Amino acid sequence: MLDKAALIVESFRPTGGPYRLAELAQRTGLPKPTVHRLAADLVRLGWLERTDDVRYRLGGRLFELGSLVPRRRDLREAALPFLQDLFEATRETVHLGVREGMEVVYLERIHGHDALQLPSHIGHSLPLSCTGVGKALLAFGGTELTEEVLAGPLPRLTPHSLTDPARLRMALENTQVSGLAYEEQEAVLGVSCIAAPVFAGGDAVAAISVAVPRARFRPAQLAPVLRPAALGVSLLVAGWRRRHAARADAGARVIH
Amino acid sequence: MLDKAALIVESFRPTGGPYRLAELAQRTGLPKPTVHRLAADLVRLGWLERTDDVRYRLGGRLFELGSLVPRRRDLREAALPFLQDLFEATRETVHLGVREGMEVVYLERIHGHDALQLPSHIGHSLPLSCTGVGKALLAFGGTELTEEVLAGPLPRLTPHSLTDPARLRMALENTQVSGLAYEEQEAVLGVSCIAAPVFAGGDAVAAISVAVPRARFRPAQLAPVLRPAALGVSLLVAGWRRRHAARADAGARVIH
DNA sequence: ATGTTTGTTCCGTGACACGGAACGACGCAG
DNA sequence: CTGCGTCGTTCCGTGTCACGGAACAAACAT
Repeated sequence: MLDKAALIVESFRPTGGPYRLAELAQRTGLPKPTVHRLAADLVRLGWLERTDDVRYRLGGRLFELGSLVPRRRDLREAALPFLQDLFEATRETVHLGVREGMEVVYLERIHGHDALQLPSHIGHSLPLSCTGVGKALLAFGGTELTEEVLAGPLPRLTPHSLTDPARLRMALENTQVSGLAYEEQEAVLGVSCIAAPVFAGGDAVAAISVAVPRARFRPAQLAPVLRPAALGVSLLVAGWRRRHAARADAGARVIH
Repeated sequence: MLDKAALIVESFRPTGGPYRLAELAQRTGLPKPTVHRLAADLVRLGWLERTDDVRYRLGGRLFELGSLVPRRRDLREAALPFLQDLFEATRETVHLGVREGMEVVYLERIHGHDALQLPSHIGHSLPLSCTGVGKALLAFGGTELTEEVLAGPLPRLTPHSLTDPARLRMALENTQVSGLAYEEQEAVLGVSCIAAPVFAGGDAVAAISVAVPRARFRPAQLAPVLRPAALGVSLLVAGWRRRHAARADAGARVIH
C-alpha cells in the first residue's frame, strides 16, 4: 500500500502539474477507487493538493520535506555563494548538480531576467552524457562508471548529443586533463555549456556549470571564473568531510 | 499505515538529520518493529536513506519530488531574477517566503560568503509575527487573519519579539501604509530585516525581505531597491494569473 | 560477569486495504 | 429530449497484509 501511494506521487514526475483522477489512474495503472482513496489520504497528509476541486497536484508539505534532505541542503548551502559569484561575473545561467545513478540531478539553477528555456530544472534528472555537469561528474566518477555508461546505449536529446562511445571517451579524457567539461547543443539546441567538478576526497561529488546561448559562448572568458568557483566549493566541502568524520568518530564513542 | 509512514517522515523535521531506529521509535511513538518495517519500505522507495548503515535520514527522492511542487516552483522561478538583483544591489541575505497557515515558509534564501546564521532555511517555518516576511504577509493577508493572529498568544523567539498585540497591530498598520515591513532582532539577536509584499489580485501571495546585521542596517538604502523588486515579481505573477485563468476557462470548455 | 539497549526476525491475529459493481452528475451527439 | 460515454464518488464483502508483542543475538556500559 505504501508502494501504491508512492506510485501515485511519483506519477507526477516530471511536471508536478495538476492531473485529474482518471489521468492518475491511467498513469499509475491502479484501479480508480484505489487512486481515489489513496489520493484523499495523501491530500489529508498535505503531500497532494486539490486545485479547482477536481485535479490533484503535489502538495506544499512535500516541498518542505524535500528542502530538508541533508545531503542536498548542505551542498547547496555551501555552493551558493560561489554560484552567486559566478553569476555576477558571467550573468549567465549557473547550475549545481550531483550524480544519481546514471543521471545528473540539479540542485540549484540561478539566472537573470533573460532566463534560457532549459530542461535543467531543480530536481530534474538528465542523462550524464548530454550535459556539462554530467560529463564533469562522469570524467571524475571512476573508471567502472565510465565503462558502464560507455557500454550502454547513449541517449540523444538533440542531433548534437554524443552517441558515439569513442567520441564521448575522448571528451572525457580531455576533461580529465583540463578539469573542464564542455557541452555544445547536446541537451538543447542553441545552448552551450562549460562545467567543472567539485571534489571531495579524490572523487567528484558535484559539478558546477555555466550555460550560455551558443552565439555568445566564450569558454576563454568563462573558465577563469568557473574554475576557482568549483575549487572554492571543493575546499569548503573537504573541510566538512574532515569535521564530519571527526564528529562521526566522536559520536560513535559518545553514544552508549 | 500511510499515516504511520508519514509520521515517520515528518518526524525528521526540522533538522532532517540522521536518526537511529530507537530515536525514530521514540519521536513517532510507534513500536520499534513497526518503525523498522516501515523505514525499510521507505528506504526501498528512496524516501529515506541509511547513513553509516545504522541511521536514517531523508532521502534524495524526496528532494526531487519536493522541487516539483508547482506553486512553489513557479513562484520561485519568477522571483529569482529579482532576488538576484536585490542581492547584487545590497550584498545581504535575501529571502522569499509565503504564508502557510499561521506561519511563513521560506521558498528561497540567497546569500554571499558571509552568510548570517539564521533560522530561516528553505522549507522551514517561522511564526508570522516574528519575521519581516511574515509581517508583510500578515499586513496584507486580510483582517480576519490579522485578528486571528492578534487574538492568539504571540510567540517569542528573542526578547525583542513583539508579544504585545497592540504594538503588533500598530506595526501592521504602518506596513499597510508604507508597503514595507520591518523586523528588528525579533527572530535572531543582532539581525534586522526589511520586507515587502508580492501582490496578485489584491492580496499578498508572497513577500521578499533583506536581512542585515543590525550594525549596518540602513532601511533608507534598502527600501528603494526592495520595493521595485517586489513590484516586479507582483507584475510577473499577475501576468500568470490572467493567463492561468484564461487557460483554466479554456480547459473547462475543452475537456469533455 | 551482568545488565541494558541496540537492531532484527518471527508469526498468529485481526483490522483494514482492496477493487468490482453500482450510482448520480455532467457534457455531448444525434 | 434521449441515449451514450466518462467523469468522480460511494458502498461493501472478501481476503490480505499490516501489526506489534515476544524472543533473539550483538554491542556496549557498568
